[in-house]
Amino acid sequence: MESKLQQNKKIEMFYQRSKEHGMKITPQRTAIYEELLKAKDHPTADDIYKRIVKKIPNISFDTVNRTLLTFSKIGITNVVEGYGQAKRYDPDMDIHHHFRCIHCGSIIDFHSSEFDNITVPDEISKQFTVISKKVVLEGLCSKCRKG
Amino acid sequence: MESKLQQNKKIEMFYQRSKEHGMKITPQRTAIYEELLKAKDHPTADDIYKRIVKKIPNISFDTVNRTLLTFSKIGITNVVEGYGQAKRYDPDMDIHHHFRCIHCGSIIDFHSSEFDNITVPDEISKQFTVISKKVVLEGLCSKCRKG
DNA sequence: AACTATATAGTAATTATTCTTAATTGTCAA
DNA sequence: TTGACAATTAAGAATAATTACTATATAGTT
Ligand SMILES: [Mn+2]
Ligand SMILES: [Mn+2]
Ligand SMILES: [Zn+2]
Ligand SMILES: [Zn+2]
Repeated sequence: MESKLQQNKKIEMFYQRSKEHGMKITPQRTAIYEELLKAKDHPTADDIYKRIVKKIPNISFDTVNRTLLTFSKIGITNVVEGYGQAKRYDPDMDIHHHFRCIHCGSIIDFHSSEFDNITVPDEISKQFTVISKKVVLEGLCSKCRKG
Repeated sequence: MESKLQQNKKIEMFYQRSKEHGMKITPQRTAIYEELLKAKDHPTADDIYKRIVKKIPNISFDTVNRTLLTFSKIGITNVVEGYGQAKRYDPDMDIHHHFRCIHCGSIIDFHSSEFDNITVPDEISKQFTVISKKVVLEGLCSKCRKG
């Protein structure tokens, strides 16, 4: 459970980041941010839209979608696995790991026996059936960190 | 570089899996599989389609797309992070990890100091700027493993 | 209160995926 | 080797997801 204090701290952070990036604080943005903070289910833009339209009936989906993208861009929220682009296939079925460039989207294989051998926490293996485990690193590839 | 021997072994595996699942070996499927094996770039269905249409000019995108989905389903290939569904947002910016159910798509948070402290291989940190690192476990959630 | 850059709603366009249908083809048993 | 037949295909239509456009409205400043 999250305390009211921590919640307020996050709202503060949201105001701060917005100012830093010259973004205006609008009722829509505030509502979207608050709705997002409440979510524990890694919602889609459409999920957030459906929740928020009950309070702000004439808000547009585009505003929600654009705002969430903006939040991700300025580091207020993250996009989790599931990036909303086309599916990408990997013919290499051997255990390996990925580095993903957040700028150009390229996915680069690498191998690491340390990563291969991580042990799944009991908390997870008791509740769920784990079929695969992998480490995903994200950042900028060599090409993109120049630009 | 991959040896011709390993390549053939994979083709054998492909025939085997296809038979096991009562799937017919068609020229289209074989071509798609061979094209996929060549790819080192985690291609999209459209990428594969564009490469293959040069050899089989009247193949349809749907066949390529459907075939790749089938391959994933029977464990001939994998879909990598970025599953081609809607983007999903995560307001929790603290370091944590995810379990993702391959059946219902739910993403469940978990914490692990072991996972937080994995060290990025030099090979990667020298070439790239790593911004985030996380472990992604996949499998069946408690609800889905019943069904 | 007026100004102005940014944001918004509403809509259109684009991209990605899946479905429908009729024709074709791979597999297997005779 | 030859049908029978179920699986697969191409083509186009439909749906889902995302992004773009534009005229109007507003937050933040002066
Ligand atoms: Mn890979
Ligand atoms: Mn999370
Ligand atoms: Zn890059
Ligand atoms: Zn599930």
